[in-house]
Amino acid sequence: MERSQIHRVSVADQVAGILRQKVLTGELRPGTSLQEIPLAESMGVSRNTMREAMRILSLEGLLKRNIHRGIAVAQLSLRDVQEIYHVRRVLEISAILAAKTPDPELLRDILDALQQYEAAVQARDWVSAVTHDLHFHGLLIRFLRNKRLESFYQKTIAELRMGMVLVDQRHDHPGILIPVHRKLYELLTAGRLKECADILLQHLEDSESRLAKVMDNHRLAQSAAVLASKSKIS
Amino acid sequence: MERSQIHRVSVADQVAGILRQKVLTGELRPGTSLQEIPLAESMGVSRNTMREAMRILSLEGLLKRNIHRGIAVAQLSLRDVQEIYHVRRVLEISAILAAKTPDPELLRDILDALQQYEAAVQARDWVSAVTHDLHFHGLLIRFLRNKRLESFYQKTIAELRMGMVLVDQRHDHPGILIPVHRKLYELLTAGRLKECADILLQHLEDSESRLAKVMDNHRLAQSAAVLASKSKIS
DNA sequence: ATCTGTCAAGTGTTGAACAATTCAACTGTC
DNA sequence: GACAGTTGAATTGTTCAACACTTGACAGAT
Repeated sequence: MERSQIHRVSVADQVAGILRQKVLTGELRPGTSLQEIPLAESMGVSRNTMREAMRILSLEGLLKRNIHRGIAVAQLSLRDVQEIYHVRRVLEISAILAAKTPDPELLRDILDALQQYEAAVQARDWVSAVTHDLHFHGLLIRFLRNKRLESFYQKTIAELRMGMVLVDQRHDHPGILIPVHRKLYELLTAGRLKECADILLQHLEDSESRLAKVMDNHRLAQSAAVLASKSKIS
Repeated sequence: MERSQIHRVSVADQVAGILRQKVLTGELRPGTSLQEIPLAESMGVSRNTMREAMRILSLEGLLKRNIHRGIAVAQLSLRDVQEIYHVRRVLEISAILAAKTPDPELLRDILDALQQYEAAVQARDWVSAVTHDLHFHGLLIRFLRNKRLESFYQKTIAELRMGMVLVDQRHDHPGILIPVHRKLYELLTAGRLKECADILLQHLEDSESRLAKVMDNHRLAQSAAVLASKSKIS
């Protein structure tokens, strides 16, 4: 009894979780190189345990390992963003089309996410808005009722989110997207799945091109800054 | 120059590769429990390195880790098989539909796989036939031109294959499936993608139900054997 | 027979050491 | 001054040995 509540987690897994949070929240920015000994000491664990944690995150794609050269927080390229949105299109649209007899509880969760998203936008809390936006989409995947597809999707979204903290959150106005999400929810509950999938496809394509543009601007600004600092040195 | 050829791999990765092979070929059967120290000694590496290798494989889903209770080769349930075939349907059909302007070289690779598959069947080499069958399907995924989807697919297929070595290879006659694959290839090169996807869907569903039936028989035989041995003891 | 305490075996974690590799600074030569 | 080669510090990869903690089985007590 109550066995489900007692779940032991190894220290390595906990460390991986903490590191994962730091990466996803942007506390550790893409490109940052992580050294084993200082990090292990700062978290009060041994070097081996830290290595296991880093191994986990590198297999998740959040860290990138270069043998004998160290581990760094992964950096998304434009190609990566394209791939990730491709994954989103394939999975989310499959999910929508699989929602013929949707679980009412799941529909309620989706509505909750939608409302929290709208509330966050009202409050001009963009970080929270992004969170609930991604949560909304993540819930859609549950229509597939497939743990493998769900965890792959979540892993992929984690990569995307890591890439998004790179850019300034205030660049964009997620409020524009409220009507689209509303529409998606309505079509979904009405069982008009094909139309819903079409709108979702359009939405994802818009979203991708917007992010790509922002990232490109950011990249240009970055390299300009590097050039400026270099010229200042010489 | 020639830097691409020189790829160093850590010992842990190599050990993981060897273990992976042993699992996929069935040398280590599902359910087998693996102990760190004996395994590490048998392969001439330290316990830590072996732990890293096992961590890799458990994150791939090939090993299952129970904290403080050891690691065992994962065992596929019928639910797992259903999930994996679901993944196959989603990805392979998306891939087919994405093959509007197929890369000629890829088409040739697919034809090669098909011919090797047919040759294996002619030679009554079922193991090789399964290999080339899965290779054929794996090549289809390349139409997606998406590394994340490809590696996820390969990881999933690896799980499936592990489940398939469980059952007796001689139960089935893969030769029956030659015409279907031939047809898939023809429709694909003809650009009749929708029809191709339909046949593929049918093929995957047939394949799934066949495997499910075989696994169920196997499961019954297993539990019967267990019962028999128990009654012999008592 | 059920329960409880003990114990061995195995995993989780630590810390220290050594080997291998990279990178940058330093040499000397041209 | 430019360049190739050398040296050495820093970091990662790997090994080893020890201890803590958990589990499962066994034996003895009830």
